[in-house]
Amino acid sequence: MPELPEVETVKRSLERLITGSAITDVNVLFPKVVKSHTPGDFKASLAGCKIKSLARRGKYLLVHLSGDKTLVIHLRMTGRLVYLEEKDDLPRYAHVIFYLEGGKRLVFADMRKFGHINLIPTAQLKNMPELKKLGPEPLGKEFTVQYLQQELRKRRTKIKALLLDQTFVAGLGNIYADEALHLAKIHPERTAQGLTGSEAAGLHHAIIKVLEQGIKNRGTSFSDYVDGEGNIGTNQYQLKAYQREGEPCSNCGTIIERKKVAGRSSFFCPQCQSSKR
DNA sequence: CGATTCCCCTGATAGC
DNA sequence: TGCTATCAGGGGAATC
Repeated sequence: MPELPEVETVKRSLERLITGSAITDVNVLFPKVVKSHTPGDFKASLAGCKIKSLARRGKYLLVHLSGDKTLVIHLRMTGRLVYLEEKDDLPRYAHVIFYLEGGKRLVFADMRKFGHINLIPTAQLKNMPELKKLGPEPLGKEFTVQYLQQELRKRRTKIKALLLDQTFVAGLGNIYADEALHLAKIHPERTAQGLTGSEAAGLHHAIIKVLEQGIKNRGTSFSDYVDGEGNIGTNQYQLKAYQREGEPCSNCGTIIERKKVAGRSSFFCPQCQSSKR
């Protein structure tokens, strides 16, 4: 599933391919994907716009266009945004096709149809509810040990639930939340308030570490994720907990367990990540 | 405030 | 072989 490292990789891979290109036409094959416009209005609003730059906020990919408009794209679980050469076939589950100059295309495809696209005036980005609610970027300077400690103290919820809460910190999903907790040796069901100061500091470090490693490995490709050129990442080979139920922990050899926490499958080492302090 | 459940959607998997 | 029931999961909404 595309989380921060995957969206960042999509962004980086597309950047050099589509920046500067003009959108010549748009074809919306599955209208529900575009939340902000009808297919006709979407096409009319985009025709002639030039792709100025790409950005990312949490798990959102932002495509800044000429005319002070921005495409806000969320891939959710199985969404893909891929660049196609003229000769390339359309991928399965293609829902929106952006035709670019020179016969190139940018395609939004999504098997599960959970992903979505909004086109909004760039000036209104900061007022957009979905973006406005997001917590700090975990790789940004706002996400400090102090911020983490102070937020943990406020919350009675389980730490796993908090890591998945995008208003707390933006960009972690099930994979990197489990990896960060494993690296920090914290059980997913520990309460946020119950963590010690040094555990919070360790978790802060772990979150940054697993995300940076994910980006370095160009994302985790488990089921559907590929970058903007359709290439899979390699971070799935580096995971220590996620999807490793029944396998020995890389630290201590204890068998990794799986349990539903905060409504999501959680993978953890019952030895390293003790539920007690 | 926090916990839980439903919903969206469809491929994979298990059970018959 | 082929059908059907169940599950996974990001995130928002509704409910308790």
